[in-house]
Amino acid sequence: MTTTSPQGRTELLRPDGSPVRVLVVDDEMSITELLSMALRYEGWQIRSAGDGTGAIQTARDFRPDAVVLDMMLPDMDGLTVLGRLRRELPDVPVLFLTAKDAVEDRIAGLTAGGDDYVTKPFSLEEVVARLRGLIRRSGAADRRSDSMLVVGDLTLDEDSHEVTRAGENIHLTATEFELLRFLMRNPRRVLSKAQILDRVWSYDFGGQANVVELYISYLRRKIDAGREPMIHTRRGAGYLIKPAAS
Amino acid sequence: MTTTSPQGRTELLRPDGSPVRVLVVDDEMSITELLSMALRYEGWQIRSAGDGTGAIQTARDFRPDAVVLDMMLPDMDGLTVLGRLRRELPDVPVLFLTAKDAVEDRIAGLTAGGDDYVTKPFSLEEVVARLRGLIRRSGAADRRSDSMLVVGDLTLDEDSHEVTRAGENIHLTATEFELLRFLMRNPRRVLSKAQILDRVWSYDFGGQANVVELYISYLRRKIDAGREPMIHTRRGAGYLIKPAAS
DNA sequence: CGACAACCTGTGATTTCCCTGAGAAACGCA
DNA sequence: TGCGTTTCTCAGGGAAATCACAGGTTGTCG
Repeated sequence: MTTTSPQGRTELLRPDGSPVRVLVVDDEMSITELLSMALRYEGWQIRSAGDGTGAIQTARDFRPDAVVLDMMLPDMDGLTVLGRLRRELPDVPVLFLTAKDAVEDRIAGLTAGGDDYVTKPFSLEEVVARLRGLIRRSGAADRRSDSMLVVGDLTLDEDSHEVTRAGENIHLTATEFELLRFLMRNPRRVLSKAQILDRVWSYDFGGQANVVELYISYLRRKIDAGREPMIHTRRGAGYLIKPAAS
Repeated sequence: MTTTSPQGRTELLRPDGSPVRVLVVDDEMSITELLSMALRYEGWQIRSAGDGTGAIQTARDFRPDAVVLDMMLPDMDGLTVLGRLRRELPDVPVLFLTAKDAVEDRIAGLTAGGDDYVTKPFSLEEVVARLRGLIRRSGAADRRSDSMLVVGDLTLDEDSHEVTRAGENIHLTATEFELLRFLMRNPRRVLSKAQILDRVWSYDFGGQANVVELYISYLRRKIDAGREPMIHTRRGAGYLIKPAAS
């Protein structure tokens, strides 16, 4: 089921209306904290664990709908954790966290079963989007929730990554896509550059804040080009997206 | 829940009807005093602390609904305080205070969990508005409270920063917006130029007092232009806003 | 009714914020 | 490895916002 909160954000819920439960497993506290905060903000219920043993224990009584699992844990191998998790929760989808340079082929095999993975350092938009996808597809949440975001005549498909304006197909790069998704998931709301940076760029990004301006400019070129603009600047506050006709 | 006080101001309340509780943490006494005064005026219950240790202790038994936290504390790093706070109060939203020049300087990730920040020197109107936003979105206050201020045919949306009069969209600059918000949050009440200056301009503003007159004049041009005026001067006392038809 | 105080507002200087072109570096794929 | 694509830095230009100043207007009170 999806409901729309008073703030206009769409929340994933389980069939019985209770919040989705997610278990986060990582040995770096800063990562579990970051993820917990962000996922709680999605309206989900979060528990975290710092090693494999803790993960299995927590999984046993928390019965999460999804697990975020770092492949590098201090006490046991990622695959071992996965195996034991599967014994407890046969159908729960898992989102793997892996180092950028990790052996990709092993992961590729793992994701065959419907799981997914992101590489560190990740952006929160990416993690949240993939988790939403996993949960949606696993059937833990109501199937009717779909993957289309629509604002005015602008559409974005989270599954196929297809974006159209007025029926016309638009090609976006990965970063442009994530930025637009974030804007479209918060229509008519002013988002500050800091919020955008925190959400769309990876947590270790140390660069200039004006990348946001730059990518807003790219998006405008592709989405608003020659049309009634949908992306608006609120000087001194941030940016927002809204349907052209208003 | 929102109720309207005898003075006509709208207050945020917790679901059980008790006042919202806010913890203020800053090592400069003048700042905690300033904030405490202003936030108490909102009808909230305030406690303050001057360092990280005190903050954790106070948080433990005060159980605030929101925290205002200076990132520069004498005894420990802002992030450390944050981590310990989170252990005590996992879901409490935090409003960070940061120095203007320390900007960008690792505020990263902080707004991702729904938290927010303001830079010093701030205006009280800004702090109050952001705190209200955080509390509203955190669910500590009743979800029915929304982000719209309405006085007569004039509306102001705190999320989208949109202002309309008689359905017509009006563009305001950041300062104009904050001034109007302050007026609209105190309808039918005379606000002195000193009050307005203290509230809408940052606490270190050293300029001429007639900026208030100037910005009132700007607002009138945009809001009252050719219409029944809503902004009124009480000579020798201040200004007030009220619905046109009265 | 005159004088003073309070208030209003036009003008323009300064500052702040935002946009975008150009090119360097990193990445991805054949 | 080499080439096209993507990401990001840097810096200049330009527009918008803020504010000081000063002269004009309105209201108040003796």
